[in-house]
Amino acid sequence: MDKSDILQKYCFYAHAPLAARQKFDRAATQVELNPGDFYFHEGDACTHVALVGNGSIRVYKAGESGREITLYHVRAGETCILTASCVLAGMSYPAAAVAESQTDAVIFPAPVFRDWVASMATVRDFVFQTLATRMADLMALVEEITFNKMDKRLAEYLCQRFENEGRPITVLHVTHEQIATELGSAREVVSRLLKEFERLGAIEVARGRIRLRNEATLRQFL
Amino acid sequence: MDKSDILQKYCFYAHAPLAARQKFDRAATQVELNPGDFYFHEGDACTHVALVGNGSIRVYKAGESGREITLYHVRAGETCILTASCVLAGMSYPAAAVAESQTDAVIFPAPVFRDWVASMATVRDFVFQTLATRMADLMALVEEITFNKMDKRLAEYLCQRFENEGRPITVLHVTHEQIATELGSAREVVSRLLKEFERLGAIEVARGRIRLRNEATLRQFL
DNA sequence: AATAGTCTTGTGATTAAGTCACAGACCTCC
DNA sequence: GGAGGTCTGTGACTTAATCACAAGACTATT
Repeated sequence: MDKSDILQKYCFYAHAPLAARQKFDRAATQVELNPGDFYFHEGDACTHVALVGNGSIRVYKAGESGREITLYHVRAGETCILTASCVLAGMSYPAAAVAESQTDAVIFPAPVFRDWVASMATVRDFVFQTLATRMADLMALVEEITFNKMDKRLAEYLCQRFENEGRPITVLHVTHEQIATELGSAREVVSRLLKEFERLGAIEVARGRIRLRNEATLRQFL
Repeated sequence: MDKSDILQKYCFYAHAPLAARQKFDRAATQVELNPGDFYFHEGDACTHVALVGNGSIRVYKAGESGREITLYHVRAGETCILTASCVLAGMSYPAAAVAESQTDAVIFPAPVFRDWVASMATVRDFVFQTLATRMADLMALVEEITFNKMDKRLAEYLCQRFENEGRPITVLHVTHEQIATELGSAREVVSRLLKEFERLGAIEVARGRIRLRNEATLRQFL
């Protein structure tokens, strides 16, 4: 996957006149991340903006106890808007980001990006759109953490994963630990709840694998 | 407090040439909110952007159980960036906002504001600055909720309130209930912790009032 | 195929938080 | 000085997080 393949996924690029597209191409640097590679650490200065073309990046906060919570994922066609907002406000990253899978992306230097936001309405709209969405997502996350019980949150997570963005699947390859870091909980808590779901016949758990048995039962927790 | 007094608190206005200032003045509508007045409800469509000149607005999420959690406060010289981000992205409010005290503000119609963000670098920078800050605040909030215990969070809250933005005070007028909605906890939990702090000699609690007795003791929880 | 070593899951005990159901205490306003 | 509202206190119970291990499952190696 090369630079323009990646950029092609972004409307402000795809619909831009040729001259503008060439400008983007020239400024873009392609990067490739392997699973586990950090895209940035908390507190890093912000020098680039990234557009993801492929794969997935997990943006998260880590507590001193070793627990973590995922804030959101950046997937194909999305910007890590955190980088954008930091670039535009000149602040350092308030969270960390690691690649979850093999990821292709392009990055732009901060000044170039700032310039485009100033001069191109399409880029600006794209940025505002994503910023507002992430902001709303974060608020929803706060709400979720504060008011919902773990069983409900876990069931929600599982349903979403089984749904797989419209292409339903019945088996997840994920460990209890991974789920815990996703939800900001502890592994033991997740294990016990999964066991409970299994007891009710909703799922079937095995090492590193969860199979959906009865979606309706699972949905009763929502 | 009239329109230009309020606008004067914003750098993009204060440093603007006369012609631009007059343009702002013409587009601005002054609004006044009494304590308890809603500025907007969750789900409301977003038609205006507000700049606060005086007083304070609380932006919060409410759970079905009746519990609430404050996301942030908008005080003098700040924008309710949520309105701005919603205006710019064309979405509805993901939270609710209510005046905590007598509040003076000016509002601009969405299209006018969008236009300014497009045409004036100063306004745009201001918006990005605030958006990025709020975003970082929200992430910090998620971290706080997820990893910190209530006693620490409560102590933090109290210290901040006693500090009073540089002008320290020793008495707070606040109910346990209000603190609970601020922290997203339950009143009973706050009451018990306050009692514990009192037992240790850090504070003295009375109906609707908390007096600081020994800051060092309180700070041991941080 | 036995072994060692890591990764993953299970379990019990303890503490922290949230929930529920009341009981008083305090305050304000007739 | 009652009446009614607003605050706070308390006990019992449930849910989560934490801690300390035990045990199972998979991998690589010999």
